[in-house]
Amino acid sequence: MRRLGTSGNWAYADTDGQNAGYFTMDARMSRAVVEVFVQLYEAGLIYRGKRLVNWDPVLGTAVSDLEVDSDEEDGTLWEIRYPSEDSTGSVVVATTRPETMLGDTAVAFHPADERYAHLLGKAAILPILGRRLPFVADEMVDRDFGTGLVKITPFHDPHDFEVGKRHGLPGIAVIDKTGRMTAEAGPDFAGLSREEARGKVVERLEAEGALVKVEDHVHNVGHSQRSGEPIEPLVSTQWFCDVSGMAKLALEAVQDGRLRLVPDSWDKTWEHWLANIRPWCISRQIWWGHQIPAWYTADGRTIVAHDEAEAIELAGGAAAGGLSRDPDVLDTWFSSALWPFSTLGWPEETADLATFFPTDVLITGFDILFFWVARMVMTSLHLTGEVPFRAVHLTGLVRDAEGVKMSKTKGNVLDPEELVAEFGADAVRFTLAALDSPGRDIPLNPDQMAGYRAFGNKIWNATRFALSRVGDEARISSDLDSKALAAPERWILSRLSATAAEVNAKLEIFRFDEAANRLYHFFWGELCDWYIELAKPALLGESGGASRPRAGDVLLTVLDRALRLLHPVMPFLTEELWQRLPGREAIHPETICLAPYPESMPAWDDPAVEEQMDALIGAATRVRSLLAETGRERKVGLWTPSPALEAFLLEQKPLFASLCRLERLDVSSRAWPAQEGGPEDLVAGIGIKVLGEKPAGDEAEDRRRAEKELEKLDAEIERTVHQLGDEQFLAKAPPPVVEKRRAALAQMEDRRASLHASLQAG
RNA sequence: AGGCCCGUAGCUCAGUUGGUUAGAGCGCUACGUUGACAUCGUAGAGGUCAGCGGUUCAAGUCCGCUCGGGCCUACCA
Repeated sequence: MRRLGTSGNWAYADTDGQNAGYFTMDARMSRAVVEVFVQLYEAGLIYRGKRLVNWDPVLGTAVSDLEVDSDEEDGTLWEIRYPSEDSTGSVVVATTRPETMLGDTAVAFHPADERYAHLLGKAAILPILGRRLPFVADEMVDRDFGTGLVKITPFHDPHDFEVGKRHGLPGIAVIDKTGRMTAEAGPDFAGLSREEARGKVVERLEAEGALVKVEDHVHNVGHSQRSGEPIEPLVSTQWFCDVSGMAKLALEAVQDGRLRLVPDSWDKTWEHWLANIRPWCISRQIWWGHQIPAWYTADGRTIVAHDEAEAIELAGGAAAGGLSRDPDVLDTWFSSALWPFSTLGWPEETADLATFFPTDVLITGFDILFFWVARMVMTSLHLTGEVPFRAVHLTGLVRDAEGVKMSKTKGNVLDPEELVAEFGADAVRFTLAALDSPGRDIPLNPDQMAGYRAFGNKIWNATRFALSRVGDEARISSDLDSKALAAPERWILSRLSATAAEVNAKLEIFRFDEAANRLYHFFWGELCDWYIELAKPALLGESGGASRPRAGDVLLTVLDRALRLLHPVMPFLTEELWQRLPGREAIHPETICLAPYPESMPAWDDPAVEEQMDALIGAATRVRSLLAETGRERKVGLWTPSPALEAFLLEQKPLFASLCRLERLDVSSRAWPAQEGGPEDLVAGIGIKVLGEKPAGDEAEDRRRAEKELEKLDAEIERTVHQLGDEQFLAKAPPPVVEKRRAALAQMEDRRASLHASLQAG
């Protein structure tokens, strides 16, 4: 993160004097964990109980619902016949896990299912083991699935566990914590693995003629996120946290706007998850982690305390004898959930907590929205009454150039350090910012990064050029009077102001991509491509530069602000260059990091000059294009009926000529007579005519080009004429829109006329 | 099963509250440059905005459906 230029308060992270930052097992963090545990326990929100949990037989621990990934698998559905107790008939039940039938204790049907109402009070007999299975009626059963009868295995299925509780059914554990069959499964099966038992049960059923049907069945199987093993639902004594109340608080915080999710398309997902949340299993049977602060007395009492001394005291002093501590540890996310305030010293009322809590924004990937973000929000609201941050900016996942998730096995992992080494931290940062558009993942493409590295070069070279040419007197100026400057200077200052306004607005709404792109286009497309070119005559003392006061000051001033605007995205390059700008000391004596972030400058906004300069830039672009297409001598005439525009063009004539490298440029208000063919094109009110001779030989190419353009033009004119003849359009569209169309039509017709003329002439 | 997102140029993506010849970067072609540019500049080719229907004077943009892709949550034994 340091190499990427993250502006963290690293010194703050060194408070333990070991340059280690915070570690979740530090005394300080552990203290918060214990405190929260004790508080929630005393409030009755943390409790210990025997429940059906997600058990990972490989790791030998319980895991939470979030740590179970369900994957679709091709499985088998077995239909099994269970005879009635009174041998008057039989019922057929279905299962995807035959081995669990050894733990069946009932058969259920829907209470409103008339097909089976008569079975109530009766029982079926479990094949193989001969156990008596009473029939129970429960709404959990889907009448339309299979036969409408469900075998109930309370200790190996979450739904069956609930049914069992409702009907007072016993549970029988036939699978143990290592995933092997228990003695309860019977001597034929005890000790077998789940898979072995499944095969043997099916074999036995077949032999007994109890197997009715075997069919392929696609279903979802829960796998442990950590080990990849199928999760075994097992009954086990664990610690749970009732988060329903906190979840409600977290839900409300988003609903009433105290917490903003960005983009807000996550709101519904947030609501859905929190509204349906279930108790969180927080104990783990692993040795790494925060040990649960609970002790057990010899006589079976449970004591929850901050430490052993307190536990002994609570247990009644030394008389209590040997206390044994619960060996379990907490889910790693339990301590992570406390992060926003535990790092700041909570439960003490520290100065840090007062200063930094709540924070402004959390930036993270959506993949840990529930694991981490939701839990931080829940614990903060419950324990401090405040949201931990006011906004959560959820980014996409960084993927490879093809959009494939990076993974070691696929070998498509891009190492940030290697990227930094190849492209520079600034280019890496810029790429990440530019690609971070809401609701999308981030495909990291080295080619694109190379493009942004080139942008860095561009910034470097532009600044270097400026420093070498502005002259010794030039300084960054905070009080430039735009009105006293020439048009190009007024234009770039106006554009700078608009850019600053836009970038600030985009940052405000977390659109880092749009902010970055806007800056890219300002710097390269407006500052480098146009302003620096426009400023060259003035800076180099060439013709056209005489009436250009303070051009050097303007260039430095624009660079200063452009670098400051870019600094959050490209910190290294901008700092390096900014340090060299004459006059930057007045903005900040030490570093660009601490210089104010530029905002719009209303005094520099100049729509009139922007309009004139847009016309000039548009005309210059078209002139270049016409010259490039036809290869004619670089002699051009410009014409405009507007006296103001004519005056402006006359003023900028040397500049225009240099921009297009013209040998000759005529500017007049004289329209070309029809017999001269009229202007070749009309751009922003400026008629353009190339006066140079055509080289011989490529008339055919000219004609082809003109015909192609004419074709497109005719279609567009027809469409526009039709539209302007539409009464509905004229009546309902806003007048400015209609006006714009009329103007566009007039221009297109002019263009068509000149194309016709040149075709005839040619 | 419910929900969310995406489908725009060869590739990766923008496209504000609907306003009319749809943009960028990279790639490609031509020309020019090496006196800011680890090249850069100028110009150019390239798109029936997944499809169908609807609302509207006007739809890439709003609504519905279909197809294709991704994800989240839950889960039928």
